Amino acid sequence: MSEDTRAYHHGDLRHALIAEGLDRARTGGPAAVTLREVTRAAGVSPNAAYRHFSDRDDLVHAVANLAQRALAQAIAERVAATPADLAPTDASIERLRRVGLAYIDFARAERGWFELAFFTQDTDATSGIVTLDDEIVAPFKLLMDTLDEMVEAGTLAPDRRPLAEWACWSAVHGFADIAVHGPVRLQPEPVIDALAASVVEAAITGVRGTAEAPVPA
Amino acid sequence: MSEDTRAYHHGDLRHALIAEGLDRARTGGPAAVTLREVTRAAGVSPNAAYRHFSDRDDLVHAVANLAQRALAQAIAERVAATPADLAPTDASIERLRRVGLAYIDFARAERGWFELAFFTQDTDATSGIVTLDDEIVAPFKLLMDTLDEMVEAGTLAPDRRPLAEWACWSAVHGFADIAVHGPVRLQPEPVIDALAASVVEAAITGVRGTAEAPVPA
DNA sequence: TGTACATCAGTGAACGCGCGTTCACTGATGTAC
DNA sequence: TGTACATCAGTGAACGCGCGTTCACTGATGTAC
Repeated sequence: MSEDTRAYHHGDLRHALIAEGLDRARTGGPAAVTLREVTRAAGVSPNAAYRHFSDRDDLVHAVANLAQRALAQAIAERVAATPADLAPTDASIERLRRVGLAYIDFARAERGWFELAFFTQDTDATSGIVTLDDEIVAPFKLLMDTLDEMVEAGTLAPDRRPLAEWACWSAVHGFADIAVHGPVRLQPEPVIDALAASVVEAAITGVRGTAEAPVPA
Repeated sequence: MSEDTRAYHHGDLRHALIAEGLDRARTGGPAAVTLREVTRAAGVSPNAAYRHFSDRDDLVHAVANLAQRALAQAIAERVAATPADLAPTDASIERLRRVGLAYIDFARAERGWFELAFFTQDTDATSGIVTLDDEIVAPFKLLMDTLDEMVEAGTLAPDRRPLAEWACWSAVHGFADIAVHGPVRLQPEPVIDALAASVVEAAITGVRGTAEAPVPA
């Protein structure tokens, strides 16, 4: 990955640097994405990066963008794998469950990318007050869609739909953070699995307003 | 705070350094607690710190400890202010609500301390596998007690009690993180208040298993 | 009550580190005629 | 088809920064006799 010796004109240094950044971030998180590390890994002088990024922050954002897409993909794949033989009501809830578990498992498996994906949103304050829609991000969109589908399937009352995304995201993000940086990180994997399942179940109950299984129409 | 000129023998440099660290952390979080900054603020040479702390990490932990206590106190105060005229059932739920809102509001009001308080738990992996009880921390204990009291008051079914703390902490911690570092931080304060209330309500419903108000005994 | 001396709590200078960024530059590329 | 030249994409050296930490030191303190 680091010894493409097409000499001088590299060909596609921009993407090479992003790829190296992704590689560093994977284990080291946002802090590991430094201009010097990344250019060194690409076999190029440090300032070469300035041909392709305005500064370090610009590079970090580009890398974070990919981390966010990786998260979105992990969620999408898990949702897509929902068994096809479920009743529509059950399926709509199962999809929400999968969104949550995929988010948590991504954080656990790809801690550095998870940090980076969340971190990005931190420095987006471009133009004063923004509506949330301005920074809607792929993983969040998947959550929104899943909740909307629950309303259609009749497993989430329309009057409970507003703000449900925040309750879901909070629960799942909070657990991810606790599992990655908090005390839970010291627990054995199966214990963490069990806690994650429990947290997700509580979140689902919380937004639906009941722990009862849905009655099929 | 920084010009105690009791010359040379400072008197209580250890606590002075911790106090300065707390001051720096308040706005800058863990990263702002540097030996050089803190000693500079105390009017002392950088290496003087090594008389009282084994290294930087040692100092950071000492400071983080106080941040954690500040969080615990904020929660305790808010819980203590629960109106006395509530029915015991309502009061037990109201207390849980207050634990959650206090946690979130502390994070919003004291962002740096919040980061530090959570951060500490990160580097406590002293002796291999530890039981959770080993690192039980004041704010978490308050949550546990509150949930136990709900069981006693009959507002939380005993079979729903196990693991309830994780669902609560996750929801509230996740929202705090989103409100402090995530997209929600860009919203006006009253909007954040409303979202926080909604998230806490969902968390309570989630652990109780129902959105119904309790029936008094 | 006075003094010798061990201990304690600081000083001041320096170390090496890795970082982002800027400077003046040069070698490679591609385009116009 | 060949050549002049502008442009592009790199190089190499250096800058200043703040950090944690170590070294050999010295001034203040308190205790034993």
